[in-house]
Amino acid sequence: MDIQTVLLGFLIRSCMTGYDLRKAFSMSFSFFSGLSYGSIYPSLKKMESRGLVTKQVVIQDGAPNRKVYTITEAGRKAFLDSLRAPFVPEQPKRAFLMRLFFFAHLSPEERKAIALAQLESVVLLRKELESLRPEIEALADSFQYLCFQIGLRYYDNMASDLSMVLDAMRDEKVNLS
Amino acid sequence: MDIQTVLLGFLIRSCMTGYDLRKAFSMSFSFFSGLSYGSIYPSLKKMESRGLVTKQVVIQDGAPNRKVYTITEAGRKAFLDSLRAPFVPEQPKRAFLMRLFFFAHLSPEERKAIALAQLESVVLLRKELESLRPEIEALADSFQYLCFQIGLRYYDNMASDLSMVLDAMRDEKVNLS
DNA sequence: TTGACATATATCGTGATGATATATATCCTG
DNA sequence: CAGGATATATATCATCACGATATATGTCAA
Repeated sequence: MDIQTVLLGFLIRSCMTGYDLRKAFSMSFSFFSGLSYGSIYPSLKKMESRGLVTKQVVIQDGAPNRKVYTITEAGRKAFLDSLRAPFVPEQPKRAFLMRLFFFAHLSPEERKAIALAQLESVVLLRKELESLRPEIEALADSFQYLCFQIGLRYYDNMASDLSMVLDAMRDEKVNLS
Repeated sequence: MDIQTVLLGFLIRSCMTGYDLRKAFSMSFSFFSGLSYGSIYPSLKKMESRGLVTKQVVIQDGAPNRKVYTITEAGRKAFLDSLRAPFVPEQPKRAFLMRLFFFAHLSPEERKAIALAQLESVVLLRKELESLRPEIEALADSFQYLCFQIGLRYYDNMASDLSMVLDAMRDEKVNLS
C-alpha cells in the first residue's frame, strides 16, 4: 500500500510531524487502512535519508521537541512517480472468505450465526463510514469523495455477498465433508 | 488472515508436506491470497512446537527428505476454534483507492489512462478466475463454490467502481488542489 | 485533585512477503 | 542425445508493517 507515498501526499499540502500525519491519516484514510507510529517514524527516517523530506526540530520546553517534516523537490517527484507507477493487481484477501471456504466443518447453526454476526458488523462499519459524510463533503475534493463512495459501496457489496451466503444456507441440504 | 488456520484446514483432509500445502493453496485459495514458503515453513515449525501437528520424516535418496505433517486432535480443535472466533472487522485496503485519493495531483489525461489500465487489469483477473470454473465445479463443496462466486463478484464490483470513476471524470471540470 | 485525554517520539517482538539458495529428477524439444 | 525448462522439496534472508508499550508533559473537566 506504500506508506511513503501516502505520507508524501499529505506532506505536499503542509509540513507536519509524525503525530500530525497519523491524525491526518486517521481522519481521511481511516476507512481503507490503519497507520501506526511503528510504520510512520521509520518511514520518515528512511525518507529523510533518501532526501525526500527534510526535518526541522522545533525545541519545546517540557514537551518532547517537534520534528517537523517538509517535502523536497525529490519527494514531490517520487510521489508523482508512484502515483503513475504501473498497477499491481490486487486480490480480495478477506478473512471471511477463508472462513467460508471451510464452512463445511461447522454445523448449520454455527454457520448461520457466524454469517449473521458478520453481516451485523458490516452494517455497523457502513454506518460509521456514512457518519463521516458531512466532514468529507466539506473537505474532500471530487476524487476523495469518490473514494468515500467506493468505501460505502464496498460495505454494501459485502452485505450483499453475505445475504447471498445466507440465502444459499436457508435451503441447504447439509453438506459435511 | 491467519495462515495457521488455513494450513490446518488443508491438513484435516490429508497429511501433507510444506510443498504440498503450497500447491493445494495456490489451486484453491489463489484468488484471494498468496502464500509463500517463507510463511509456510516457519508456521509449520511453530505449529509443531505447539502440538497442533506432528512431523514424519520420509527419507528419500537423492531428493531432499519429505517432512510430512499430520494434524493432531489439538490441531483440529484449534482449527475449529479459530473458525468460530469473533470476527475482526476488515477494511478495503486497496491500493487503487490510495491513488484515487490523490488523483487531483495528476492531469486529466493521466487520470483517465490510469483508471483505464486498472479496469483492463481487473477484467483480466476476472477472466483468469472464471477460467477455473470447471475445476472448481468438479472439486469444491457448496461453500467453496460460494467463495468462487464472491471472488467473481469482487472483480465485477471493482470494474463497476472504475466505471463510476471514469464516468465522473468524463464531464469533469478540472479540480486541482 | 485526580483521572482522562491530547501532544509527541520511539522501540520491540511478531510475523508476512518475496527473493534467493540448494539439490535432484523428469520431461520435452531441437 | 544434449540442453533447458519444469517439478519436487526444504530453508533462510532482508525488508517492513503492525500492534503494543514506554516515556514525558500539558490541559481540562468532574
